[in-house]
Amino acid sequence: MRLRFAPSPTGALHLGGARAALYNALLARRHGGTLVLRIEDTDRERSTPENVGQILDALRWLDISYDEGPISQAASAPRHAEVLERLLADGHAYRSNATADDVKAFKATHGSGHGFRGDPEDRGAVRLRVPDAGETVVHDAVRGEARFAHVHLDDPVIARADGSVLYNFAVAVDDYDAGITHVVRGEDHLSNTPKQLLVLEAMGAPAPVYAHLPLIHGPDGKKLSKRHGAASVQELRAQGFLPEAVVNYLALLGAGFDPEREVFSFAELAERFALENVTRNPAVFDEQKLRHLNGIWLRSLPAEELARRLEEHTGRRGLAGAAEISQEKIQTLEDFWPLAGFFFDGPVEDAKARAKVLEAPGGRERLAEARGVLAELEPWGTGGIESALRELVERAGVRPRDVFQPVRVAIAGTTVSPGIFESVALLGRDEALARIDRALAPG
RNA sequence: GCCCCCAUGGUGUAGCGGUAAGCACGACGGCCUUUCACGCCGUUAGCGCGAGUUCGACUCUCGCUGGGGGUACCA
Repeated sequence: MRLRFAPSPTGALHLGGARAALYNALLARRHGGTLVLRIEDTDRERSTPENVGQILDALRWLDISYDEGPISQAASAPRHAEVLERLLADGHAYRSNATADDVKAFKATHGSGHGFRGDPEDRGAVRLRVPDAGETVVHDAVRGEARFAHVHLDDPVIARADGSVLYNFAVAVDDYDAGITHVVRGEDHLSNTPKQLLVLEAMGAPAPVYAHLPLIHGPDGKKLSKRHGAASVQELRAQGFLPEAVVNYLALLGAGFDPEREVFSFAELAERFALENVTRNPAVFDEQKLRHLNGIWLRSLPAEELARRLEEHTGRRGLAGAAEISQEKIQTLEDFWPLAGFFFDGPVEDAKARAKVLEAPGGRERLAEARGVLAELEPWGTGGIESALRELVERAGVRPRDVFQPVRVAIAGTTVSPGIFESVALLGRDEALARIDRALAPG
């Protein structure tokens, strides 16, 4: 089994493309196949080294590895010319200067039931000759048969007048040359498949197994795009999602794996993946669900590993302690700084929190008392801090929150933070007392 | 316009002729609790419509409607 994945080199690895890559990788892993990565670069404008680099980087981040490639489509130009000549010579293709308008005019006079058929000319673009009768059937591993009657197909242009080839031609030739046996890609390619099949047939080449995956839509039902905020793997990464969660989510989005579970590693997904289980419905990208899964993966990370990823994500160092006590409170890497940034950057300015907690009746008194016990505490530690503060609660005859919240606001500036005992302990006695003093200071 | 694909709660899915239509996310309510989370409990909401086929349709067929994709000398 030889599979191939050919992302559009636009720079962003779209979620749909990422899922196609993932499914190809799962299949390759499951069946011991080979995954070939090809770069669609007949369009030189898009396939800049930067764009290709970004795609490769996103794939690497997802931990999707390929066995061969990336192979440049443009690199096989001589071979394309050779096949073109042969098709021209044996009458499977012909040259024509017909334009898109000519095709429209043809349809207008012949009716919609007739695909465009041009008259051979000495020069011009190369069109593939579609048989007048019959149909081309796409046998699709996920959706069955899709039949395309030839009378509805226009003779497709397979090469420009300047000799450069077009996608539908290049992809068919390249897949054949690369010995590709399975083509798993997005549904947007389904309608183009008969053209590719016709090229293969004209070449006398066998057809690979096709599988077209449903598209991924935005919340508005439209095709997912930048407008939706997170249309690419790179954006998800920037938003603090874990690659494990993205892989898990993308896999789940298009196929049922096990009704009893929903959290799967790449290896577990590979064990269960089957094209037959891929759904035919287009799916709507649901960031909420992704966040949910991300939270699960995030919490399953060893503390040191989470710290490492947070440091990489934020570009800050020394996050281990804060990471550990924040782990069960954050869903994405991005959630970390708003919650625990105060450890490093000082208390945030939150006038509302101050007013509500510190200026409330008894707020300052409790804080002052807490300062007193913390100053005396020996030794300094989470357990000791907890007993001391709880003892204070007891003594003052107030609710736990009446003591804890003022302390929280004093050290963090806000009413939300990791556990208060852990936070105070992590901050250290000097810094904790300093912050409390600052909060207590008038004005 | 023409061609192709798709259709289970707001979202993702399970279901493959007989079910009280299951699970998950979300939302809502509650418990837990030092905040926020986590965890736990409960509630909410679904088979697009119309004909068939059948003793019996979410499940099969056809039509309609709706959504999506394609229709480039783009990929």
